[in-house]
Amino acid sequence: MNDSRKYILKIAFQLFMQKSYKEVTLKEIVEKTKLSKGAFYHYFPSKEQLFMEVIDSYYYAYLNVDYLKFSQDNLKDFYNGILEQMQAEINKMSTEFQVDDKVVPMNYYLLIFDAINLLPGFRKRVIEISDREFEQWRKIVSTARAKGEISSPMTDELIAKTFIRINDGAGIYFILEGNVEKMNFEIKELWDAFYNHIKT
Amino acid sequence: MNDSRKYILKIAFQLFMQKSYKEVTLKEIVEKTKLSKGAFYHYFPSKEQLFMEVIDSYYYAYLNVDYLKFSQDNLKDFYNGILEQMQAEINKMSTEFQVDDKVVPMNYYLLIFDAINLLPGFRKRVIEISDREFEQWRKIVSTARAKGEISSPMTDELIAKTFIRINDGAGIYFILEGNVEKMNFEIKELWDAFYNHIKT
DNA sequence: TCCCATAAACCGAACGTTCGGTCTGTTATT
DNA sequence: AATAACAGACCGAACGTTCGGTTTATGGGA
Repeated sequence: MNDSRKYILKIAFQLFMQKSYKEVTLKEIVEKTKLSKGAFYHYFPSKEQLFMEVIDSYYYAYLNVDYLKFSQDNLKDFYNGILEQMQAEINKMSTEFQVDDKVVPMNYYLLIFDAINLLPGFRKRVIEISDREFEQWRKIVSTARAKGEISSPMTDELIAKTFIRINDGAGIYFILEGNVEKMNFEIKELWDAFYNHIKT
Repeated sequence: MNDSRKYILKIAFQLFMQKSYKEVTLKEIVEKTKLSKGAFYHYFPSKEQLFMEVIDSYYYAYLNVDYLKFSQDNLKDFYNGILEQMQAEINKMSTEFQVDDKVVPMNYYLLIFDAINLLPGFRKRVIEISDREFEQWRKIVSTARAKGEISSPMTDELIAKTFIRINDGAGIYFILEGNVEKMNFEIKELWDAFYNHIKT
């Protein structure tokens, strides 16, 4: 079946988050999947194609958040919704990506950097996703201000960016530290604190 | 002389910020430096040693900020000092690292990721540097509160972290976008805005 | 139930290429 | 003359990929 195919994708995803594209060898993929080179090339035409599919099935699937799922008229509910979803994804990955009691490093920036170098147009898509994220934040901030939930001399845009940059900043820090699980707790702390400053 | 040596280091630094360690080949280094393999191995015993020296002479030199240079009793002066230094470094790199009117990508996170994989103990040093950075922020925030410059329900620690995370978040965003030059402007905007909220 | 045809799943030796690194030789500098 | 600075032919290991072949699973005819 395509169990093997999916398994290759999963292992490859883990490896591409641990080391760069070039550092991940076919030998390693074959060993970790307990398959052979022949079996691998039965499912994928090339290592590069595998990488592209990893990006498609994992990066775009996990990080392409649908913001309409969250509250559209209350800022606090909105960001708590995001926090919940992030926590759910981290939990999912933590249980799924365990090898010998050790959670595999989840450095998705490594994945993104390689994708930018390998896939033409990828950077543009990342920027588009960021723009969409920003637009969603800006909208809910604007709504929250209109409804009297918040009041601040800051523009909507700056408030939105502050939330987003805190998120990304904590993200890259805990990736470097190697403790992605702690990430969400800090983001919540910082978001809550900032929210208290701008709430009416 | 060691002009060639320094030139190799410079070119290598640029390359290691553009692509991962494995993707940067000796062939490319030799071509870009207009030297030969013989010349390269006259100055460096190995590619790995070159990488280590790049880390030493660039990463530790540029990013290991001395916070005592900045104001120790006024928060706003403190962070404006940091902004000035960051701008100076960006300007320096922008003029120095130009090839055919194009500024070479300054993805220092790529450098850090490779260093973590290659150099044992590097992650710990990164964390130590982060901890020192945090401690400096915490101290100046504490002082600013004591002197009545700021007043906020937030703890010193959370205020310090907010400044830092905004910085890092903007950093990684503009690296992904490929516009490191715009970074500082946004950080200043966000820091100023946040500062206005906590200032007395 | 057994056999056989077909295809999917899988294997690993072998290939050409590229890698980091070595070695021998030449030129420039002091 | 001696040494530093460089050049480039050369090496073995490792890389991604190919390919001929084997095993396993499936289904229809007798």
